[in-house]
Amino acid sequence: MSQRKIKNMEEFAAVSGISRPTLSKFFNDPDSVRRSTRDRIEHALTQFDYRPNVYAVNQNRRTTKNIGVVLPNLADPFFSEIGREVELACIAAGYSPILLSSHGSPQQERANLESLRALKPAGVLLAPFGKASDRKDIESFNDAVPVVLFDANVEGAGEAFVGADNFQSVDLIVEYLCRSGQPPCFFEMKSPLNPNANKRRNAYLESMSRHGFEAQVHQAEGEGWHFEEIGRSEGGRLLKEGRFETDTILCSNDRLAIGMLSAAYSLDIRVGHGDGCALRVAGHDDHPFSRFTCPSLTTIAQDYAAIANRAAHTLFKILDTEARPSTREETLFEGKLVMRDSA
Amino acid sequence: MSQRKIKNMEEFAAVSGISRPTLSKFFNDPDSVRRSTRDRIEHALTQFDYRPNVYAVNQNRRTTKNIGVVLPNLADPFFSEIGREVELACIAAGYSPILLSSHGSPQQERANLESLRALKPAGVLLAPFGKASDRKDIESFNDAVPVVLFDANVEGAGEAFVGADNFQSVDLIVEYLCRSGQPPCFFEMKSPLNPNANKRRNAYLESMSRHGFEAQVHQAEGEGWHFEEIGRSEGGRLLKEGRFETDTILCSNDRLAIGMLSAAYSLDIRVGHGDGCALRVAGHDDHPFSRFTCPSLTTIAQDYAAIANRAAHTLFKILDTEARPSTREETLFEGKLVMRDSA
DNA sequence: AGATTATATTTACGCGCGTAAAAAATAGAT
DNA sequence: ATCTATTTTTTACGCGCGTAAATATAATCT
Repeated sequence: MSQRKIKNMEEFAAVSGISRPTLSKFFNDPDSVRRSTRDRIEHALTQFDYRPNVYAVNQNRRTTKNIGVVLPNLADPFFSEIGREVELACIAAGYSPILLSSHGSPQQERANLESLRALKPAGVLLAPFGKASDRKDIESFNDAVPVVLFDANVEGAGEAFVGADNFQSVDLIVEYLCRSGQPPCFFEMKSPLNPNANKRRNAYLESMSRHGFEAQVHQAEGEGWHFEEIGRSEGGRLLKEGRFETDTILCSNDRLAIGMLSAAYSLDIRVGHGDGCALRVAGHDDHPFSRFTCPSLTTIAQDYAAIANRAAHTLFKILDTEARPSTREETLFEGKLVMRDSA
Repeated sequence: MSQRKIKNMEEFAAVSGISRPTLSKFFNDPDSVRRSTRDRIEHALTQFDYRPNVYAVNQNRRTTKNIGVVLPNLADPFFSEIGREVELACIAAGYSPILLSSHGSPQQERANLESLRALKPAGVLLAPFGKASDRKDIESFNDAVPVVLFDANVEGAGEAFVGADNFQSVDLIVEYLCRSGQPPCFFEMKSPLNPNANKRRNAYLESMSRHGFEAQVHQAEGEGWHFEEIGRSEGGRLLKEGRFETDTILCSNDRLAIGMLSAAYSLDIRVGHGDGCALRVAGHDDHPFSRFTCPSLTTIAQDYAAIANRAAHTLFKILDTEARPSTREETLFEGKLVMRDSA
């Protein structure tokens, strides 16, 4: 293979017998040259070790082939999974994804967008914090670069939004819980960062009233991203004090549910839908760990792959047509009920 | 603030009244210019919206300020945590980290190094798969760019290695388990990807013999990164068939232990060190979820932050002195016993 | 004040590649 | 074989910045 190290395109033109402008065309789009010359170039590439200098290439392009991918928190397996799907979609489409985590801090989200500016990305896929995000920042960034939001919506920001249909999914699990036992109360954080949390609460309230049951919402104190810890401490307190009116708890997300299960275990409360069980707990998201909780967690599976791919391809389409869409589309994917042992 | 958008350094030189070469010096190192001119430049920066073009800058630098960070699998919270620590250390030192996950595939690890080549990073922090990694690939990459390995060692590869002292940590937990109940058997994967797994098994064998107990190793079939699943299915099988000679199981890592706990729960085996408990389970790593398992997992805490920071600073030192170290240093950090409820 | 040293400016070239325009070569069709 | 459409080559310039050398200016010291 790589016999000689080639310094630049000029040199590669010399050894391959192809003119430099043609090589330049080839590297931008191999299909833009004649089949026979493409073959000659590709053959030369097996003989000589050369690849275009990324920095020189991007300096002269009006837009790079980079796509920024900004996630709220990579330490959350939910986001690392969806981030991976997005990454794969970008690579498959010939783009270079640049993955940035905001580490749970809206301030870092701003910083990430700021540093992306310097990289002149063709587009950005952003899973924002939601209302904690700096809307103006996203909008001003979006003026310069096409942005597609996913997972969490910031109304009106970005060219499009792709996410989960919380109303459908919450209704699905509420319906199941009502049908199979006592109607659920709802357990969530008091001041959730994520707009999905608000949608889920509203979906719960609406669904309960539609089914003719009285809704009960319990809100846990606590800030930040330690959902499991909050679920455990606050959930444990509520359990101990007997504050739940029903034996069925629907948690706003799986991570809270994991904490709740941990609390129930400590209190020797048997969770599940079988005989001898005193409590049912359900979650939302089908977190990678939810199948290994004790008992395994009944939850709603979001279609990670579908959301990630739709978001990516929505962006690709904008980049291909080089035109911002006139209307801001919102695409919601339905969740699926995953019945396990906890409810 | 940003009144006018400045196109390039030439233009910024015009509006700020500072010559372009001086500006260039400033952006490379603000301390390299006189205090008074630095103030003038920084004041001008508040008036005009300008920042150097990354691509043009990096084209002309022999080495960039980028540091590649390659992790085996970002979906594993262990790595996302340690990755974050490394990222922060890089930023604090004025470098730009570029985070790449190999998604559990050694092939992707090669691809990541390959794509890093094009980015001309100043250095790379690599958490390799270990023996599954392509040693020659790492070595040839290391010829061009300084590489510091962390977490998993590939003997002789890279300028240095920073990781956990498995012999110390395994001995610590074996000693505790022996002292507080029946001596443990060891549960691991049959063909582990990670060299730490082998070290831990050997450490277990050595420690057991030192304490005068007979060692028992159980190896689970199964490939890939679904450790919890493997721990559950194989662990469940062994439990059901009564194959463990002792009531104490030391798992090679927390993720296997999480699966084992899940299996025990399904089989109605009470885990813990209290009365009425039939099984003790311990892990290794202090996985972020290990405090929320049922029961919470007794394990060994690795000092993520210390390992990450030492790895980063070892690299920084090499970059500062611009000299590869003559001897390959291996730094090991001790683990701490985290006593929870499972053992 | 003058001498010395540190710092800034002027001038100019190079990095590796994109890209435009005109000329030359090739492929496909008649 | 000739014509035409397509592709490649030749030539040349520009991108934004690093950087070197010579010169000019400012700061520090005696």
